[in-house]
Amino acid sequence: MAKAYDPKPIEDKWYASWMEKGLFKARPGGDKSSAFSIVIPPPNVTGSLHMGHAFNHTFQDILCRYKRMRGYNVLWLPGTDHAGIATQNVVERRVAGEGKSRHDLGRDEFVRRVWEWKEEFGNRIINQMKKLGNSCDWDRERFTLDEGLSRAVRTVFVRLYKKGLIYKGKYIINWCSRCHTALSDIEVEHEEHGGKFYHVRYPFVDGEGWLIVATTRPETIWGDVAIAVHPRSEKAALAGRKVRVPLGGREIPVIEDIMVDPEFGTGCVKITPAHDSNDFLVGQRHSLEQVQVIDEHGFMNDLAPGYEGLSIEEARKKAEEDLRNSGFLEKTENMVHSVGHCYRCRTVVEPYLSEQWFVKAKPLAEAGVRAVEDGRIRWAPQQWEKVYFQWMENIRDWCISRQLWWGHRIPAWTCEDCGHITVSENDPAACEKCGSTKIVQDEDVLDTWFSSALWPFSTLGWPDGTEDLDFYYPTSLMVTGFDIIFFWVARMIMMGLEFMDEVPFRDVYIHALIRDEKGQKMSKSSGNVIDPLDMIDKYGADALRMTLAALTVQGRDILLSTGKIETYRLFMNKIWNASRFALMNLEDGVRLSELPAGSPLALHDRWILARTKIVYGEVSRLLDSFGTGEAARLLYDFVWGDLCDWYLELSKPALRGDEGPERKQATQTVISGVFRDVLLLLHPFIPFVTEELWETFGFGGGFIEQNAWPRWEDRPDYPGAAEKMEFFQDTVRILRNLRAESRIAPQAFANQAFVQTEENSLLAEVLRENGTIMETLTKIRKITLLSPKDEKPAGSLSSQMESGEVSLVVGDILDIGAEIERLTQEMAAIRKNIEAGRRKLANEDFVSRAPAEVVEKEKDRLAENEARLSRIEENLSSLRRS
RNA sequence: GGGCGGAUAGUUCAGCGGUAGAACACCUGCCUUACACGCAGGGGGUCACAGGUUCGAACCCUGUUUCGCCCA
Repeated sequence: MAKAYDPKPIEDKWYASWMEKGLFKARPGGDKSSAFSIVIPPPNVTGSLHMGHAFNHTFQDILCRYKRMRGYNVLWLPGTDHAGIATQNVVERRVAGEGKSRHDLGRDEFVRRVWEWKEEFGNRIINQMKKLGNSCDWDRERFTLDEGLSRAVRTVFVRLYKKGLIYKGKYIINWCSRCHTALSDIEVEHEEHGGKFYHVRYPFVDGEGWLIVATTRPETIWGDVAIAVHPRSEKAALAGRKVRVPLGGREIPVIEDIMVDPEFGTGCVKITPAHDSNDFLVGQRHSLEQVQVIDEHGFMNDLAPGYEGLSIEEARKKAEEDLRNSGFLEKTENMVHSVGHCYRCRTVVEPYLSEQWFVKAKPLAEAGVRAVEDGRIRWAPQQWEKVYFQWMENIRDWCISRQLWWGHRIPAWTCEDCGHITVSENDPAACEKCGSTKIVQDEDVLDTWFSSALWPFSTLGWPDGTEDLDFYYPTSLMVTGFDIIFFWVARMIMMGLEFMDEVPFRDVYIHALIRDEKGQKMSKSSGNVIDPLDMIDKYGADALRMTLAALTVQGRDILLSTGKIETYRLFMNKIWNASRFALMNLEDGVRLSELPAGSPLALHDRWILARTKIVYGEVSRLLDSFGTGEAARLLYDFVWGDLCDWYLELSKPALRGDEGPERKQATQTVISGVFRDVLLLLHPFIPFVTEELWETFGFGGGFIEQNAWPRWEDRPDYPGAAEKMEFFQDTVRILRNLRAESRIAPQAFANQAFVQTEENSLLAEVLRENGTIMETLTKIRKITLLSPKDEKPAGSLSSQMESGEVSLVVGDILDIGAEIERLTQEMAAIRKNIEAGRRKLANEDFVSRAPAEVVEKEKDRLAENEARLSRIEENLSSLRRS
């Protein structure tokens, strides 16, 4: 076995082996209550694994592996989504490299090229998931454009359309002129931008003077069709009059509408229904014309004479100049306002009037709200359900058509003869109304998120009835970040309820975001990305997984740095070396047999066995409630602290044979059992190194995951072991501290030490039973137990512990002055505690109202401290005498 | 404007009603045959501020300050 842990030769080997043996293959069957299923939130097929994925997947993998060991029938279904805009952008850039546009290629050829790209590069993220160790059932890998999933999309579209929940209409939507497509509301990200507020004069047609309108977008003045004022403001008097648009000179009315905030700006709002979503609604209420002056590419059209072909920025500049030159510009002021950007390309999004398809979301959302209200779906942490409710209760219709070529083409055919729209699951040959064969399919495709909304059931075979669907739906859990609650979780819930008549998952676990060590979001542009693949390469997947697991805290973002990964990389080395030590000392091979009755167990043996049982209970409880972070931290402390720092050190004399053959064998048995347990406990977190060690130990039973999580509840408790061990550890620590204080060289043996305590105390018992090993651990030749009445030898340093006094004999080298100083300081601290205790116990209210055990504890503590104080005082006076 | 979350050791964070914890960093020693990727010992905190509830508050409540997200 290598002296240091190296993940390189281990990880790929084991993953290949797991795959070969079909370890993660789900086999539906048996009792449905034993099913545990997760569909992976499908990452974007163009993407590569980033730290957010790594975190998300580690969480799911820990739970899946744990559940398998607990005997669940586990399915973790992987896959990717086709990411319409992102993928199309990637391939368009490649085509542009050949000096062509997608239009040069034509739709069919372009789509063929995208598939080609997908075949070549789409597996990248899948392979990266495997590097991380994801225990997915890869035979069930799905892609949102698969044949089956596409059929699901069509079925859903048709049913919703027939139900009146999908409609087509001309509305104002968010338009990205770069991606050249409509976006839904949540695909627009708002950012505060500095801009100008232009105060513009609109002269009255029927008299002198003008009113003033403030706008941030003077170029849209060309599209103005009215000026609105609030009906209950002083400006209401203007209603009914007419003003002249300062660009173009059209006459428009002043109207009343409650949308106007009379406190904001000038109290007069220009209404441009074709270029602002609020204005659009006002326009509808007042049956106003929709004058569109900006085209789909973001350029001014011929309804703005003299501006044709100008970009929005150019038009804004020219409008400002023109207004100023013609005296219509009252003034400009700087202001900050929120501007929408495309979430894929950051281009400023334009409100744009166009014909699009929408999902009528309200009825679907109502069912989704009820499912959470009545507990069919639980959110963890629960506070996120508020965010969900808020969004669902104010839901707006979902624009689902995208002016792209890559995606599910909308299954709607318009008849050129009668204009009727035929919506059908199968491509129709003729118009369903007039029978004409002159029908044309809609050019648009559906929003990618439309297909991801079906993911929890489309991936299991729906619309067909399948065994997978019967057995694994509803899935058990959805794990995702809060940034995706609306994109995925809410829509999956709506679609699941509508089409399966059942929630898509029982639990939703929302985790935090990974940030860099300064708390900044990781992004390519800020150059602070920590690439999980680099980290796996450098530290191993286990180290990365353990880091991500251990840093998980509910409700707090995770600040990641390579330093933190290094820390957990060291933990891998620790486990490795601890195992190496164990293996070196199990030369007779492994002893898996139960501990023979009557085996001579030392205190530390009973203690580590009791601790292991407790750890099993805690880790199980935590993982059952998604507490991967706490479980990982607990295991870290248990392995490094309890097992390595204490147990293994204490086992050495017995393993050397110092305590006789029976003790040696008993210790070997305990060690092999504890390591078996530790590997099982750690396996969900760090599968590779534990698998390797499992094999090296030769624990058998196939792969580690094929071994059941033990029935720890049935194991003995070893009552009292924990308490005694604590006395033992305290005494050791005090003796080591006294050694350090008196500057005894670490390798030198001290001659003797005394522990004074009542003969019947627990401490005395611990000493009597474990004196020898304590001598070994502290490098003291003789530790003698004395009663408090016994005379203590001169020339010793002493320190107080809970139920006694510990003295280290140092003889002549004792620095009396320093010792007096040390004791005086200790005394001051104890006095403070005594005062606090007395004050507490003198308080009638405390004694009468606090629980009896708390009062009792306080009394004990006080007595303890008083005894300590008097012992120190004695020590001091004897020192002063000498 | 509405909502949510954070503020605890130099740093990153646990703890969430009964005498403040870890990791990293720091200081002192040690290559003690599992591990120097290590071991032992140590210093370091009016738990943001102000009120309140309670016998008792880092923890519960109210307000303030401040940082960060989300929605409008």
